Amino acid sequence: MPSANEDCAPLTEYEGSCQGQHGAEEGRMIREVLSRVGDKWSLLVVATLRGGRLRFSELQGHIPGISQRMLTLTLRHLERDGLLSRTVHAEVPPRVEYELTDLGRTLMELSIGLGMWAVENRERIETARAAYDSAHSQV
Amino acid sequence: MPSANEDCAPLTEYEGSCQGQHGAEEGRMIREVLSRVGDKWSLLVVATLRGGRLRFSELQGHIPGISQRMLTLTLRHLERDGLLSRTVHAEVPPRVEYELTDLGRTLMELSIGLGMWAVENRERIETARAAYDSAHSQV
DNA sequence: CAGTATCCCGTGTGATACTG
DNA sequence: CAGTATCACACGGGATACTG
Repeated sequence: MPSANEDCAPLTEYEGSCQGQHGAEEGRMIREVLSRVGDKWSLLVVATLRGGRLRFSELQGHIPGISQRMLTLTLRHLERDGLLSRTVHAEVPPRVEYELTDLGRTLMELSIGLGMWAVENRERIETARAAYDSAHSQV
Repeated sequence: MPSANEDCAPLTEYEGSCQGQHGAEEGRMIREVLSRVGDKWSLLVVATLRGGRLRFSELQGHIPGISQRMLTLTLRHLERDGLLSRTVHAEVPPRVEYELTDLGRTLMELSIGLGMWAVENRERIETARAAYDSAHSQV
């Protein structure tokens, strides 16, 4: 059956093939989720928090290359979407801890899955990339 | 086993907790994969191809909002990484078909998972967002 | 039909400096 | 320690026009 898309799983079917109504909406929603989570740091933060709560500086230490600004922004976005909780301890010096919510943990599972996929298939991708490049760099 | 970072899964552990060596490299790799796949359209294209091969115009029809330019670029990138194959049929008018490779199918599974997550948790996210906004929009 | 080629703009990101 | 504030810039991505 090399023809296509007849099973109508209610996910990324874009108008036409099946009921043909909600498709576009779901596509937009998926893009929204990817915008939230598909940025440069979100999944990394979520994955880093999989072991439990961490404070700001610990997160920064565990994610090499992230700037203070981007860590702050990423954490705020994830908090806004209910993916992690932010706890400020009334101390001096201040201590702030971040922890995944239940919702965040479900996403974390997926991000771990993506990460494992990346680890497992890095070589295949690099090989394919090299093959493609050499095939297309014809003089 | 939702305790802390002691299991040392070889994924997003960034130097320190475990062996403490390869962490940064893997973090970079995950970011690379996310850059490849976490852009605005890649996962959507991959998910759209889950039912079998489709031609250029069919893809464009199934993914509302994507421009010709972005579809082309996305397809080229995915092809370069060995996630899909491109077949040009020597006909007039030209017909070009795209199909997931085995590697692409493994990623497709994950993207479907992300999509389902998005569908299932849209409301929770919107609720959390509204709550956060009202709590932070101090009068 | 299936692309390329340009132009252009928004915004995501980094660097740096400052604060409660 | 855990942030804000500001500037500056690259780049992703949309619109449009053209082509084999």
